[in-house]
Amino acid sequence: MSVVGSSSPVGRPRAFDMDTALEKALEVFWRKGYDGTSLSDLTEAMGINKPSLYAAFGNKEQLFLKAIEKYESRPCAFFLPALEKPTAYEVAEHMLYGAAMTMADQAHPQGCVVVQGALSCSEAAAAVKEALINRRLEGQQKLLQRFERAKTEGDLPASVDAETLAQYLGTVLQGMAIQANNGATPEQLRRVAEMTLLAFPR
Amino acid sequence: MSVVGSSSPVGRPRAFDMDTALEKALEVFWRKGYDGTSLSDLTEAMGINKPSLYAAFGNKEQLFLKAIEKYESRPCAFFLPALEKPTAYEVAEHMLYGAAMTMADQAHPQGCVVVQGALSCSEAAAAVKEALINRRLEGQQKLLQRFERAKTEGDLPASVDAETLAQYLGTVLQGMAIQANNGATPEQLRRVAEMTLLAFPR
DNA sequence: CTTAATATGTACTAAGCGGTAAGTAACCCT
DNA sequence: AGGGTTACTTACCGCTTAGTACATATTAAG
Repeated sequence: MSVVGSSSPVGRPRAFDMDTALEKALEVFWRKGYDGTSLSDLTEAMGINKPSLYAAFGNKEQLFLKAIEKYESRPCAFFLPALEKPTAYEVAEHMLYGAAMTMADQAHPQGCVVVQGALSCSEAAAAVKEALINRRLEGQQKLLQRFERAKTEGDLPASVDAETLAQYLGTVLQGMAIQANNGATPEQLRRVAEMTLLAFPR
Repeated sequence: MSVVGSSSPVGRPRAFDMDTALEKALEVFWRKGYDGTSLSDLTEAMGINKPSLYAAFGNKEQLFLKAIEKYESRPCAFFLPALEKPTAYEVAEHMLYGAAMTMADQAHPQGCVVVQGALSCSEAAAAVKEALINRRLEGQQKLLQRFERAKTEGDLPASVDAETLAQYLGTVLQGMAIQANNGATPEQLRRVAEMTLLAFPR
């Protein structure tokens, strides 16, 4: 058996960079949603032809899912680090301020592709919709687990309902995505974040 | 000049009820979004053929806008009455609890069609998207005016930033729409509403 | 220099899209 | 009964959609 070296694969080398092409695809999906994005939109933005897209990424659905992974590792990179802050309050603080900065950033489409990529959609997008719902629920689940840990560690009162707290935070974060689509500025979202923290038990 | 009587219009009478057909259209748009809804989806749900649809409602875009008006007068009917509660706190309270009840109601699609009807969408839906953004901003504007009135009436401290308060409330309401799409129950949303009110100045 | 393997551009497919033309059916008024 | 008006059904339009067949181009290995 031979070891596949990533340095010199056989055959004609790919003429485009998969990673930057994926970033371009992400930006289109983010702005137009799954249903609103056509293959022509994608190939134009990625600078490749359809057969190259299909050979490299499978099909439209698989390309979308790969774009979502890229989104979570890059534009939405504030989420996981925030979970590791020392107290529950600081977790919420960093997450809200990170969202306020990111979602209204003019350097890319506004809002959050996990929220708006396939919210209401055709039956053709049903699988994608499910995948996004699961991502949102997973994020909230991570918050819940973090808050339960905080209760055992004592920086969150034992009387607090961690599930409601996680859901409240998830609600505000997702609402901020809509606000960003409405044209809210980072400063406006930051003030919303401040007010949100007023309801946070300490 | 003759007065047009609504009792006996000339010509063959319409074989379907425009109002119930519009409700059916609303339900489809609500569930699938503007881009995700096809004319076949609409005609099937409304029980009419395409020429009837076009004769009665104009085209897909105009039908959508009429469906939104119906939405605001019926399923989303909690909004305007809530504004007339005697104090700012009660306004927020009724609005949040109304949203919690409505958005997760299993009797119709979950969430809010004004939020999810055309959030990320194709260029063909750009006008619809703009219209929905304006509806959301108008709702928030009404909240803002109500809170400013509350400051003059004394049931809201003069130190409060009414704009941020209105935006905070709008954020939570729109976030609840996403939560409903995630499968949240009315009870869960009600608990989120309770926690939201903890940040509300009294 | 050939062979195997992969990527490329061009051109195509079947199906679905939003929207409409044309003929017929049903109603009111004279 | 006939004319005017409106709504109905059927069949169609041009265009776009997601996805692919095929021939050609580019590489590494033998």
